[in-house]
Amino acid sequence: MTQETHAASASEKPTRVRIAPSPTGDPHVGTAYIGLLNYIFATQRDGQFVLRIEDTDRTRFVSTSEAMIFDSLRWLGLCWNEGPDVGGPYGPYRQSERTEIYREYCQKLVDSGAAYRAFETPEELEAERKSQIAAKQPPKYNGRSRDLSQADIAANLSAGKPFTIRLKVPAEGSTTFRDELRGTITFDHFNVDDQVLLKSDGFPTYHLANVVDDHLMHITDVIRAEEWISSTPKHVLLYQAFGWHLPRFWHMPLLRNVDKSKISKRKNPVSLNYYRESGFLPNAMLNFLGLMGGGMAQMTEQEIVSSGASTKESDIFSLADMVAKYDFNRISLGGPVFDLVKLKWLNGEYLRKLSPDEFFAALRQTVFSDSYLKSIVPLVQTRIDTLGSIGDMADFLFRDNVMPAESIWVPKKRTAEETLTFAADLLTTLEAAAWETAAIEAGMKKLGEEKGWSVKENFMLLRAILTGSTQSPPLLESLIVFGKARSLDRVRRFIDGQKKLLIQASRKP
RNA sequence: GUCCUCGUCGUCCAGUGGUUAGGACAUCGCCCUUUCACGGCGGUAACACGGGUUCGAAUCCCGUCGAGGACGCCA
Repeated sequence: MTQETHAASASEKPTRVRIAPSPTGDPHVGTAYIGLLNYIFATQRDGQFVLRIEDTDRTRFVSTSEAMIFDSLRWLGLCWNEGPDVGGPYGPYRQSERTEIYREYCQKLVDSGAAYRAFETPEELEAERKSQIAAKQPPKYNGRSRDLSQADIAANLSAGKPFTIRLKVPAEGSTTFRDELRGTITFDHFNVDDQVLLKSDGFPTYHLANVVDDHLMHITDVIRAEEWISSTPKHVLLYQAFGWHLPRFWHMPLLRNVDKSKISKRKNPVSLNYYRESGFLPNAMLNFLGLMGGGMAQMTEQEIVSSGASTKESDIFSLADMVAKYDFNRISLGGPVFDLVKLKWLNGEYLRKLSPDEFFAALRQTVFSDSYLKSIVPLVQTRIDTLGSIGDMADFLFRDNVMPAESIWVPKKRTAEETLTFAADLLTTLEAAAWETAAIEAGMKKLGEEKGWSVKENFMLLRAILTGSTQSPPLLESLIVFGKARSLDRVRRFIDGQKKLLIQASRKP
């Protein structure tokens, strides 16, 4: 049995799209990309752009994250019509405030037989998965709870066993759906797992929550990243189980690292905080993201001539230009590499177009803001003798490229290789730390003890990486002032840069 | 391992059966310039491979290869 479901003829309905970021850390450049696309799509159709916070994973929840997401999107100028902070007719827009709704709808699925209670523990499932992978089998839920008798279920429930609720994917047949950019995509049900819909803590998974919310919020077009394609059949089965119309699906290509893997913090700055604090202009960022995927028609030679623009101008456009001209059907599906070099060139173009007053204002809002300068005062006041020497002490806070010489960063009793290995651990530790001195210090000391690095070696290494020197204002306070996003980037770039140098050196005897 | 998606210069995009395969970034050279940058001019550089279809394939079809994604009580 093959089930094919077409999207509702939603053309008469007002366009409604959404982005659904998860508050698990710094606001992500991918969120900005998908946000931009959704914003353009909605604005072009006089539709509504909804911001929904997907905070159903309490283990990864970061309390400061939501505000940063709002802040970054506003910085970019991607304003939403409905959201947790501005309200709207289909709220609440924070999934943690909608748990009753999910429970109710999930119960309907259990009642209708479309879902069932599963009593395996996470440990059992993990063990199962490992053995499947070891046996080169595709990891899959074994379905042991699929056909539990009513008596077994009752017994488990009365024994107080925790349970999840899983989607009962039909054993036979396949599910076909339409992707607006790719056409028809079919998944055999053999390859669709019985997805957990409701976790044992009572929170829904993304799969349940996004389907329920998209329906309740009248979302007409789901524009999201390509990584969701393989779970779309589950979503389609859910829509069908509820008897709901499908939205249209537009899966956008994934932003990539230079090595073509999915963009990640290990290989690329992904925090919007980084771009903002480093002095990228929001318009340049939007312009660059708009270049990714190729939805903007490139000017023809004739257009360039008649508009009197130089050829490179065809790569330069505003958000308003994108709203006017962006064509979703033009999007090319190869994953675009997020090329920092071109972003910087674009940013430079925008910077040069600023009037001197505007340029000054931009400086004063970012790297020379009052708040930034004030935060530096306690670091330098006792350490300098003339105001004019502040640069001698604090230059690293105003620089982008800091690359210390090997003689500075390699401790006397260590090799460059083992130091880089330790630096990589340091990066992981810093990533995990709340950005305050006590937490960073505790994390670093713990790492040092584990790896047998003295406090001196440990802290001096980070000092060298951050400041380029063995002499500097207090390390922890400097990290705080410089900011988490930029500090992590500096460490990451240091490691990458030094690794490349080592490889080069080993090639030349 | 299984499934899904993708495949034009190093990178981002043009190109939808007939083009000297175009532009931008990067790179190289020249010019401008006290330096650097900006700016100007020019160069190197790509249709993954193999079969078809066709008078003619970057473009259509099939296969191979390669890349990526998914396979979580993450999103």
